[in-house]
Amino acid sequence: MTAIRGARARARSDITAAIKDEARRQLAADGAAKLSLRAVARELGMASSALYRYFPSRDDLLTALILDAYNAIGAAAEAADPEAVDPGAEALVGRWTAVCAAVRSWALAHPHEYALIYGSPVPGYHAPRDTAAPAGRVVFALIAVVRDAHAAGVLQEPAGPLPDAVADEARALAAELEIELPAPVTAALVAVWAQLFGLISFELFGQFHRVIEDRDAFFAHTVRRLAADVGLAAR
Amino acid sequence: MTAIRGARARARSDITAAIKDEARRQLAADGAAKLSLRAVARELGMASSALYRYFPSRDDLLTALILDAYNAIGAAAEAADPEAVDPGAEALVGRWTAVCAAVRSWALAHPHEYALIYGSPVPGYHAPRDTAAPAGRVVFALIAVVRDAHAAGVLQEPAGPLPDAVADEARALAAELEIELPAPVTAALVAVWAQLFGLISFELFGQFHRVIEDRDAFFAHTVRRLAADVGLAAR
DNA sequence: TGTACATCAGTGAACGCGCGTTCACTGATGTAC
DNA sequence: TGTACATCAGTGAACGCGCGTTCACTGATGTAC
Repeated sequence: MTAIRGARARARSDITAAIKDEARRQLAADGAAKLSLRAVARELGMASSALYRYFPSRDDLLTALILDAYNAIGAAAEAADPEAVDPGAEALVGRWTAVCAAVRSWALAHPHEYALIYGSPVPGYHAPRDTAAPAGRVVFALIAVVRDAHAAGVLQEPAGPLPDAVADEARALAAELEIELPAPVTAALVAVWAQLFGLISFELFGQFHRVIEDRDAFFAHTVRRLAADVGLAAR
Repeated sequence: MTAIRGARARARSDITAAIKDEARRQLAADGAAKLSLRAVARELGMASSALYRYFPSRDDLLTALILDAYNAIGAAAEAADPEAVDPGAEALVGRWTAVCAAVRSWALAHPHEYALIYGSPVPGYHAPRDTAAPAGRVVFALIAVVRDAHAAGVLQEPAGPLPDAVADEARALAAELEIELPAPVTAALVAVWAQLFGLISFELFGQFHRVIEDRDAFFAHTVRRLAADVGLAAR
């Protein structure tokens, strides 16, 4: 019984996966705006109406792809972090740069999926609520490194003034995420998080064309400076 | 004669402008992917085929909008910089933050035009070659501040190691742009440039939703730190 | 200044296309007794 | 174990839509003599 039931369920999830795979393939070819249920069905050799057994609408298929993309880039970031490593300052910088490099590598390997989640919002599409957790995986991987540094006492709190408004925000955010970090560090983390994706987006979206050629070296160097910004190493 | 000829030419440029205005309006409403020549013509009360007297194809209209957007955000950046101001370090930081704030303001006021130039590339559309100059106006406004600081001798060269590959890139870039700045500064400038747009894109594309509430304060503070990264002020 | 001609803006119909979604249906797979 | 019934995947035709682009055309605006 459960075996038979399982067979049907398995077939269902197989086909769901096949649909998403084909959709991803078309995403990579033409971008999100051109993703079409009919084209996916055509390629899969089924009637376009059959897809409605699996996704109630095109938007739901897009949502599934978005969630998958967040989870994939998040998993890549997490997998790059060895975590349990000696807590020396240099080792922590190594973890940091490894996570950043993994995020960039995933982005370069999946440009359209990256654009789907970090590029301009898809017109007419509105993301559902439950994106937060998968979307947070990358930044949590970054936070983990900084938190470990703080726990090990090797974190160099960023100097310089911190306006009250920003300090308040930082404290509220740290409380909400249940992380214990000094406010200047939290503020710097958020900034650096956005800046990391700024670097990746510029590279991916063509702004570095004819500006930076050796992008690996530039990225590696800049990410080291971001580590310093967040207190992982002295300047 | 020239007056009459001028009349026709003026009518032509008036209508060209009206087409672009309406296209911008639709861009703001639905995003670039949904921009449609037919809809623009409809709203303007003319036959859709009439637009082909002004733009040979939809792509050419998009190209015009892209160039306009680059020029508009560039002009906003330039206008925000008082330039001739006393060359004290604090005044230079003021110029820097003013330029950054102007860029952000323009982006917040024109989100879809911003997405057009700094978001994911429009599928199926390929930008022409001659985008470089308008696209460079913002970064040149940033460069101008740093260059003045350097000329005034108040620039604090970023410390820390600079890998050879990055230093070479920085020197080549500075030569190409005909700016005289130390390699570490040039490298930092490029990074900070990308990071600035990372901040703006995250804010605009919704990544700061439920993360940062007082975005004015956060931006102002972070931009001050970027100024420091580039050597405009001590840390 | 007046006239013949060329240029140009704008029209409206048409071509050919692909899209998302609905609906009544068929037949196979699973379920309850 | 066998049978009657319910569930579900998948079909194919259809609806209604909007799109970019072309083309032969009409009239008005400008130009040359």
